[in-house]
Amino acid sequence: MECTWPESLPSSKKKAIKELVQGRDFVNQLRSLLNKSAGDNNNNNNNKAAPAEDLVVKILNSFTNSLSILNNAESDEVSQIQANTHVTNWNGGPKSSESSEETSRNTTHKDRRGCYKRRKTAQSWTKETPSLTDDGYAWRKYGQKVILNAKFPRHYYRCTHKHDQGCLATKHVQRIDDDPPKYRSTYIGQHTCSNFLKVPELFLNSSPPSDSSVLLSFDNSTITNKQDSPFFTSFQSSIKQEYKEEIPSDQNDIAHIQSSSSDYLISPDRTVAFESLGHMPVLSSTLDCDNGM
DNA sequence: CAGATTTGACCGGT
DNA sequence: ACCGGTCAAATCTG
Repeated sequence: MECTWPESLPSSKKKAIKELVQGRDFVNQLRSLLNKSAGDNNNNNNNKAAPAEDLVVKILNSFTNSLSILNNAESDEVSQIQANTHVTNWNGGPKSSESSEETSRNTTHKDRRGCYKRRKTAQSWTKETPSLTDDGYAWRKYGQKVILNAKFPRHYYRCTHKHDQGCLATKHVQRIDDDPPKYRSTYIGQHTCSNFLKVPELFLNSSPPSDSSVLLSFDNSTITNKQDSPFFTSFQSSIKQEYKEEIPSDQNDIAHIQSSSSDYLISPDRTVAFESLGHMPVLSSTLDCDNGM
């Protein structure tokens, strides 16, 4: 599938990047500021909270601005999102589509025709990790499919809050390599849910991850999260995710690789997904028994 | 018993 | 027609 980041927005893209670069600078300032305050930690740290918070606000604004720019550039996708808000309740019979009510089909299954829309223009980005990492969202598996020319089946997940909050984010995860375990997660759409069970201590604990084996790519252009994208460098310097989810059983090698991996989720529609990086191990068991199916 | 997962069938794009 | 994505009934699990 090629859900792609819109290619035809050179100017707005530049603006977005500019904003994001700015955000990175703010993060750097924040880091040095926090480091500084960490040095003399004996005293009360109430005073430092103010400038730090201010910077955080700036960062959020920068990201918000750039993200809205990106969103405007792809009105197509926005309308798609809005339209999709009630895709799921085909029960009531949205079933707008043309013509053929021919009921004759078969009654073994309820008439599902038109019951879902295939998302075509949603943003997507992929991430490759040596392990199954928790991205902080609550995912619910809704399908699994054997993919042509793929060694392992692909697993499909949607946001748990699809129904209660209309969150349209989905992702699929595919194991692409076995010996050095490698998983490719493709995120499609944006979280519109407020699934923030826990505010992570990311902001204050911002040492850059030592081992960034995560690969992020937006549609075709692959970005390592080290320096290629100012956007992710910003995240990298401000977010550190520490997973402690237990890996099911046999895959011990995964379990110890895991602690050093990090991943960053953005939710372009909202402000930033800083606050969403919580716990909630979601992907855990299903992928490890691929061959058993 | 409610929520999550499994799984076969259906649907839409190519 | 094929293939990937999604649905929803059946099943599992805590």
